[in-house]
Amino acid sequence: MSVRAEQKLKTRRALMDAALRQLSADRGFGSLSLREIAREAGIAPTSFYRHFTEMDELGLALVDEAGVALRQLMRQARKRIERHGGAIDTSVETFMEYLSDNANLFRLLLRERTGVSRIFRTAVQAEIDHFVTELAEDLEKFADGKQRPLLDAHMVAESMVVLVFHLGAEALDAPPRQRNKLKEKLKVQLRMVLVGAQTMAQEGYETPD
Amino acid sequence: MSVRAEQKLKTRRALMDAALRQLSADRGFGSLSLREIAREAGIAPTSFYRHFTEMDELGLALVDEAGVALRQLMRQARKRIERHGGAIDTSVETFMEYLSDNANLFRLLLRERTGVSRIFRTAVQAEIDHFVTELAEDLEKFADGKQRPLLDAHMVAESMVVLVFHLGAEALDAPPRQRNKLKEKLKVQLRMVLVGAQTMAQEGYETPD
DNA sequence: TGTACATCAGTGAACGCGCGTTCACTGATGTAC
DNA sequence: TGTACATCAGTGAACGCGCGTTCACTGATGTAC
Repeated sequence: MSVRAEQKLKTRRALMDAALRQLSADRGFGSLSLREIAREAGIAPTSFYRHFTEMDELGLALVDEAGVALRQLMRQARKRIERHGGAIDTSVETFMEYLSDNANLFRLLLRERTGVSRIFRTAVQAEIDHFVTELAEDLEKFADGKQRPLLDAHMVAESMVVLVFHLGAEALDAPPRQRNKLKEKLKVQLRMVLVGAQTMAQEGYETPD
Repeated sequence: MSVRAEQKLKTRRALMDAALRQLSADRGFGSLSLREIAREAGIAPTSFYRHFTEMDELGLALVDEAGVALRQLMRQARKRIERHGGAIDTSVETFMEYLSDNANLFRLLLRERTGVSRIFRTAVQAEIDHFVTELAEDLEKFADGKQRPLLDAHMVAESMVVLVFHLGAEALDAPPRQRNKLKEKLKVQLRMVLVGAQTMAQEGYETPD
């Protein structure tokens, strides 16, 4: 890659990092200004346009990164479960690690999922839908393996992801010493959903349609 | 009440209504400007200060109203359940009615729950915590009445509220003809949580602590 | 390898805009006597 | 009931500010020969 192209990538990266750095419990993406990000990245405001046509484009690039991280998370969780079992506990542990390591990326995802910009909501929803679908597949396999049928794996996966993401948001704002409590709460909540779906399948409940 | 005081209340109301009117899928409270709200309410920007010291104060007044509506909702749901039973189905039906009738008030609650302003998050969380606690009490009574013990009613209530609010957000953005589907989905999800908590209580699972 | 030209990331000045907030005011409503 | 004064919701002009965006530019890097 040419020197020029390398430098350009570096600046682009600096812009994305600057934006991420500014995200916090009290700053949403929508409150960041182009000038602020450029300042923070050490370039002139006008140079921003060499990399993105507008702030939203930068935001979508970040959502994309968050999606990549989500998929990494899932792969790692699977690997660990294969080796040590304990599907729910292991998944929750892995999730919380990922959360701590990518706090601001996750903040973006959580915020923009119900945020103000349609484009962002759609992009985030796409990442989450993908996550839900993969989780549903895992749940199916798990049910077959354990011979414990499950009512509507996709719906179970949806509930779980809602609970996981909600708790993730709580954990991000909570002091670290409370995170363990939250983690344990999440494990019980997920188990409730799973056990409920198993019991209902066993009792022959029909999903309405 | 004096003519003057009445007129003042009317203007205050006009400001709050103007703010509510501007809220939508694409406009969060944070994107509203004082000048815009004043314009929309038909007064000079400077008059705004006769009623609120800043926009946040107006926002908190709206959160308060949303809280009142939540408590009304709960009372109505209880009344209906007493008469017709079907706790989950009736609650969901009542919730969806309330949601349609107070769309923008609910939007505010949903948005600001994970929003950018700490003050708002705290205020909304207080309303929701109150809601959760009341629901937990109802679940206890219900469990006693039906002789079906429940694992950790408060945690069950939390899960349910998370699912209900998440689905509420989805429903607000969805075309009305999809709302029925969402409603049915929510009913199944809540039932999963409930059945799971019952099964786990029955099987003697212990909440970690 | 050297030269002449093209590309293009980054720049700094300038613009118009809507914003929140201050200030001294007006005039209708309220109150004291 | 009438009068004189106080209150205070609403006003319009003015302010300084940070914003996004445009423009013509510079000078290092890249390319063709």
